[in-house]
Amino acid sequence: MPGMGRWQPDARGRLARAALELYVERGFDRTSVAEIAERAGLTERTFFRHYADKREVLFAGSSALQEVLAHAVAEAPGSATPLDAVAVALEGAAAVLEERQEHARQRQSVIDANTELQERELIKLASLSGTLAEALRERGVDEASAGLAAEVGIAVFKFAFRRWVDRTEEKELAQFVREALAGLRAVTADA
Amino acid sequence: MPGMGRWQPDARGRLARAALELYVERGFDRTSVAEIAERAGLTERTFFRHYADKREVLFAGSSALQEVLAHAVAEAPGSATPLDAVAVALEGAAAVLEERQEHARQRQSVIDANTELQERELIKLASLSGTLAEALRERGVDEASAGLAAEVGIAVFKFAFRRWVDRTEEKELAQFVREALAGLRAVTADA
DNA sequence: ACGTTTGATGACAGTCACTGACATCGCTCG
DNA sequence: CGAGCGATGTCAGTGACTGTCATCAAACGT
Repeated sequence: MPGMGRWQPDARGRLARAALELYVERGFDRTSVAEIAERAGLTERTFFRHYADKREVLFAGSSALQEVLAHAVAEAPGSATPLDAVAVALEGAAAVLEERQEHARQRQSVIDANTELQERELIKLASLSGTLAEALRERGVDEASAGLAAEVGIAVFKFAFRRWVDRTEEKELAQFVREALAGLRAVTADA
Repeated sequence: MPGMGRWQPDARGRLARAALELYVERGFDRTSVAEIAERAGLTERTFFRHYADKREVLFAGSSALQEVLAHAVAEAPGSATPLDAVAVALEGAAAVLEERQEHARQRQSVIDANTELQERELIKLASLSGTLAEALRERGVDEASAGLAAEVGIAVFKFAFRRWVDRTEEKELAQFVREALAGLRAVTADA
């Protein structure tokens, strides 16, 4: 198992916590990797052995969302339309974030304050879209519908997540997701 | 007017052309800013006076798309639904890219080969989404519908643009946009 | 028990993106 | 013709990231 060596355990987790703390305290661009490593009791070089770059330390958890989305789409009832399956998956992802809402909101405030981090977030979301599309294809959904449903699903999730983070209304993220999906159907239907 | 000084004219344009050439020839990350500047007959420092960073030189044209989208939404017929207005705007943007399809495809091949460039592209697209949403709000569209229609519109455009670049079928970009919008309505309608 | 191997880390030098400060040069305006 | 100005050059510096080799404690085989 990782982190069971002779050193302090969980070097990776210590780095992630130190990084988030410093990004909150002093801002992303006023924090150097050397400072993160120092707070974690490690060296700069070791930071880069655990995380590809200074931004990635905030996005390591996205692989967990990948799995949630993929499994949810795969296990959606066979009668579900592509968008139904996506909806189920998005609610699953919402539940994951809801469990760690404090961490999620703190992390998001750091991202919202820095353009480079926003870029990284967008490519992670695009990756999630790719995961959704792939899972839909494995259900037998045609290429075009899979790609569109995935892209649009992620667009809906971005929208819902923003409202949840903003805390204008106190609702669960999953509720915002349902409302955004209803809004989508309204926007695409009226003509 | 810019570029009318004592030096070779259009330093900015020379930098942009030199950069695209080198990115095509040797790849983005094997090209240094010093090399770009040298090919343009300038210094590295001057490159950074014209472009904020090494990636931005590929995305300077996106402000033109901003304007096209904003104007198209503003001038769409009053009877148009939010998604109709977005559709008109996307076809306008498609026309702009169609005029420079060779440049657009070459540029896209560079972007497709590099993750950092994909990140920058995504945030530019998100910015376009913001522009669309703002323009819709100025038409009196409510906040939620504006945000959703804009997000979904950009998602549709990404999808259409990809198919156009892939050249699997030889159609105009605007045609792919129309088909993607039809696909969107199908995906959101069937239940 | 002891030598070997292994995996995570440290140490260190190097490249390159990007920035701030100041010098230069010719064009323009008065 | 001299002063100001705008675009560029020069140079030094910071910090992200990488390659390479050394180190050390734990696990492993004999």
